[in-house]
Amino acid sequence: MPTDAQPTTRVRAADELKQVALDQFATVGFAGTSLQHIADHAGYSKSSVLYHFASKEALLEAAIEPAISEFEAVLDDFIAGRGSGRRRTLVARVVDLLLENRQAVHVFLIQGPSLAELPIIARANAAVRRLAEAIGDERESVVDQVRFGIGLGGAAFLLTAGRSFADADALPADDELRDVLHVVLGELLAPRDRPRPTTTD
Amino acid sequence: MPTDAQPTTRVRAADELKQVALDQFATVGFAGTSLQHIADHAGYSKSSVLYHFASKEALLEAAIEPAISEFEAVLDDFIAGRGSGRRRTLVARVVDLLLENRQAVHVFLIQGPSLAELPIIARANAAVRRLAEAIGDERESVVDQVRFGIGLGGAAFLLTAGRSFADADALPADDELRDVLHVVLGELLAPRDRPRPTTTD
DNA sequence: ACGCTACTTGACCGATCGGTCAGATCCTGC
DNA sequence: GCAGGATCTGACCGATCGGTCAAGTAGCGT
Repeated sequence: MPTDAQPTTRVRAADELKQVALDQFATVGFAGTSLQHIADHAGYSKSSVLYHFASKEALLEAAIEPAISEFEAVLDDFIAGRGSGRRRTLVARVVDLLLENRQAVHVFLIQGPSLAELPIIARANAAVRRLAEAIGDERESVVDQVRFGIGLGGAAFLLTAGRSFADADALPADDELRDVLHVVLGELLAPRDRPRPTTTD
Repeated sequence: MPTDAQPTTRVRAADELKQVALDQFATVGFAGTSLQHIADHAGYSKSSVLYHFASKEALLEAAIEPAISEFEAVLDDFIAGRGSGRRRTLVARVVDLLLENRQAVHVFLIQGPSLAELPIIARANAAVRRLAEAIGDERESVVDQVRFGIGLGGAAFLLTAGRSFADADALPADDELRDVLHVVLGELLAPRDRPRPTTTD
């Protein structure tokens, strides 16, 4: 695996294909995306796509696996961690992860349940469920679990499907979006028995 | 024009097909659902499905149109209305609409952007955009618009895709869910007096 | 009993699906 | 210049897609 500044042809083509595929999977869904579309959009033939990736599923896996690994890392840190800043740290890292992996998150969070038979999606679903349980364990109230579900799902919706409902010229920049998401998700997920934090980082 | 208590065969078959189709569209997506699957699952042949509905798109339209009309009615009342209880009323009606039309909402809110070329979906998308603008007009802060997006998208996520992430035996009953959603969405969407945290616009 | 309508179905259509395979073409080390 | 692997592609495969069509069946008014 070369770390060249000048990427080899193989790596470049595979990366292009992964990016195009991820865009398509996130916008029209995994089932709604054909290998032919991906190939056309990337400027290759369908055969080339299947040369670089053994199957459509393998292409999906290659496209979203990094985001899932990162998500699992965030989750493991949260579960293993302790201290008062845990929840705030989780929110910050999840927001960053959402912003940097919009398409992948859309695939495994929004389309996840309908693709559960794919191993990579099953792994992602297991991670999401683990996070839900970790939240549920430490705060048993249904209200809090709903807050978690709305926060996570709502943020994912906002950054993917929901974007198309906003005025194109009114879309906030990512930096602003990150700050705003910190505030709103902080309100949703922060422990309620304390006064709501009004200061941001 | 039968308003029979004993429904005609036509009405019953069409209703069965609509329900099965809606379930499938919501769980595996419109693109991922085939007429053959719908027919098999409903106990009819594919030809019968196409006898009752001229096309797959017509079946989708028949399945989700009532929910969209209801949503438009809620929206019109909100826009035309005034008074202090407006927002609270909106939240209550939207929650009821979500609970009673989970699958339809999932289709036109979550899958909406990817199906925008279908007239019925375009109509739904226009309604959602109208609601977003109505919210945005009266509360200019980006934070509030994000709160709206997270609330709406999050609730839709929670009731559809998100359900599969919860323990099956821990799923709250609809009554409890409605109360909880009132609380959480009320927190998110209700006007706040408190000073805004730092915004960058 | 008849005819009409509502309903259901299997056979069939062209298009497209994911995937295979046998070459072309290109690049690099020798 | 040549061998050999990497890359790319068109032709092709069986299956399935949405959709059409004609034939058949069931039920009801007359």
